[in-house]
Amino acid sequence: MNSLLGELREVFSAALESAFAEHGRGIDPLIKHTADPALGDYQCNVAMSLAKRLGLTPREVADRLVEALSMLLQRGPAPFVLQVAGPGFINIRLKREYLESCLNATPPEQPSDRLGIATVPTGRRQTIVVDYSSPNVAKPMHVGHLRSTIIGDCLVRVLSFAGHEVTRQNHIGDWGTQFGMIILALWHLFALRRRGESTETFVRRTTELSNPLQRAATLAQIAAEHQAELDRDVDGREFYEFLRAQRFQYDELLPAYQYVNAVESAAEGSDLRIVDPRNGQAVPLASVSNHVVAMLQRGSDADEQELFAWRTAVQSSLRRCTEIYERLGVLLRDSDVRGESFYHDLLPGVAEELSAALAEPRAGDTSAIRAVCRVDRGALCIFFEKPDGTPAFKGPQGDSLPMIIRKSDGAYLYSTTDLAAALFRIAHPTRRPIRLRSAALAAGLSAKGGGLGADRIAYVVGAPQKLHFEMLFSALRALGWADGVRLEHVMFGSVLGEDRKMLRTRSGDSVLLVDLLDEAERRARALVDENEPKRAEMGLDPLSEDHKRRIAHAVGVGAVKYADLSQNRSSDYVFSWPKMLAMQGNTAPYLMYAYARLRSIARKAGTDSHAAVDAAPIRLSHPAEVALGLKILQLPETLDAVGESLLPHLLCEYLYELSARLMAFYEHCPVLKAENAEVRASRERLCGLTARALRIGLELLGIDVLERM
RNA sequence: GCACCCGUAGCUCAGAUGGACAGAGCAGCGGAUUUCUAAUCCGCCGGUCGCAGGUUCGAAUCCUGCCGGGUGCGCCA
Repeated sequence: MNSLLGELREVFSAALESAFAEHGRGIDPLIKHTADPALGDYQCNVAMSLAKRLGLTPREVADRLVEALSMLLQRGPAPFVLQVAGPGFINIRLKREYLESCLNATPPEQPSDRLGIATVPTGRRQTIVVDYSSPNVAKPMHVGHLRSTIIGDCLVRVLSFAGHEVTRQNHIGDWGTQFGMIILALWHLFALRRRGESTETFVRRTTELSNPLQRAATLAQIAAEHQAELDRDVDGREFYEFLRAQRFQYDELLPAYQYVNAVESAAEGSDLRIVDPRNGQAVPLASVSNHVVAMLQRGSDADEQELFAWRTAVQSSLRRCTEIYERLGVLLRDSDVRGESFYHDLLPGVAEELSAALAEPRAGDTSAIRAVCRVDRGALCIFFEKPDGTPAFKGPQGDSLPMIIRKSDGAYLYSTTDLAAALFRIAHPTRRPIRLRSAALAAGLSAKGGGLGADRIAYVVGAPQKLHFEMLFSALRALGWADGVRLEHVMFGSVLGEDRKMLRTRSGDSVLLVDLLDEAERRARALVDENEPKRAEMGLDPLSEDHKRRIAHAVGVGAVKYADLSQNRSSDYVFSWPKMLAMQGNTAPYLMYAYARLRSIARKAGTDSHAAVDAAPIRLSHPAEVALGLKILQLPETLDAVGESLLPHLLCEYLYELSARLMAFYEHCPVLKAENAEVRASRERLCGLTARALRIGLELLGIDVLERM
């Protein structure tokens, strides 16, 4: 099955060139869907835009184009009927016979069916990196991670289906400040256990710290206790044993983490200190986690237990993420994880490279924004300016806003990590060698295999980070690393509650993904049970308990995913259970139901006649059949558009329209009770093609289809 | 203050790169059930496309200025 739109574009482009020679060469024929089906299926709007340049009226341009088309197509039967209308529109109506022949040409169903949709030609095949999900391993996944995970996964599926080489990258937050906190949390958990107390202590103290009257006393007690516990295990051996034996649950880590958070923010401004027994260094209570990070980043042998604690925390945290991924049915695997820590050793090299390469504007740099790297207020910064010399990014005082590469205390930030990650993704030892001035960076890169060689990178990250990505992309272009690479920030809005504020639980915490999925399945199950009497009334087979569970899972998860994907991603979206689980309208259950109905017909028609059905010629005798057949044939162009724009909702819209046309067909065109065997066979095959289009589309959205519901 | 995103029917949203009278769903009203799964379908009602200018043969879409909502803005990620 080829893209109808793609073929029309080709034919019209050829006609433009033959009608207007060089004036028509390389011009987009501007073919679109026609708003009003009474006018045609597609329309070509190029005549109006070309008229002035050619010194002709739009009607004349259109007439000559139509003439050129008929010359080009005179050898075979014309696939469409053309009509010039209005100021110079060329209306295109595809002939019924043509639609029939396209539908009849689709190959029979196969495993991993694709309705004969071709992959991109080898020459246009790209290596595409999709960076998505990227949870912070210090915290459990919450709704904030939902959109990135779902949207990114859909894009991965669509781009892979198109035939591109897609590499998933789960850029988890496994390094930096909060990691000091999580290690500290583990340590507190260890100390707590040693004292024989429960995590209730954490909760109690967190509460006490929020009370101004109790704060000082509690803090002093915590500091003293902390010091005593630390001195009891100077070499950290006991702590190490605790970790190695995995004597803790991930769920206990959360209250401990919140406790550490509370202690550090409460200790802000106090002069309480903890003395590190290993080196006698006095560390403010408010920045113990920073101290841990500093030791971790230094990576000396003495800090072995911290490193081990870090690995343990990452592992147990990732296990939770993997459980969620499996439940969501997303493609992410542990092998896709390449977190911040992966790039850690490249960071000094990145700083060195930037200092050398961007010391002054690059000669012959044609980038829209120039970048200069220099030290400012002790921090290594990249400053950006427009060609006229004014700052490209401004801070609150109107001064130039830099991207900070290295803090004045020598620590690196996520910008640095993102630059390193981009280099790793773009570079490739043979396909895209990048000349680096820093020997350290070059060595570090080649130690990691030399890079992924991406032609396109999609960062599926929330809209609030837009400024960051603008800076990042500007820096990459200024460095010349991004030459020939398409960089895209696939941004999306926040998930809001019914009150139009960030979705939160009643107690004000962000909603955990586990709880959200539980609720989705619970509600979907309620729908299944509600529907049971009606199924019985209709004489359908009763569903087994196991089957009901599967339906609830597929519908619940599908509804959550679809609600997210069906909306234009750049705007915020309001989370509503009733809406996403509704049967009418643009929802997952509606589409899944349409598929289940088709499967029911197929079962009744007798599955043994599959081969016969696939061979039967399709005749589109009723308008509803024509409309449905056309929509089926528009799947390829829809997938092209999604791959190009990275907008999954275009696919949702397509599937909804396909289902709506199916329902119309269903009303007017009996299949099993068709007037004769030929019509019946034709309709059975049309139904089969619709089911396949629906299943392919839903699977590309990451939604499972059900044979019965 | 500056930058970005958003503003379309009572509600939730489509309308990518400008195209013909602006489309869905929900809610409201009225119909269809001896059913190929009614978890469905059909009809009606409902819009100064935030406002004002401008560009264009043509603007919800592009430009400028306002109004309203959100987000971001040097050493967090």
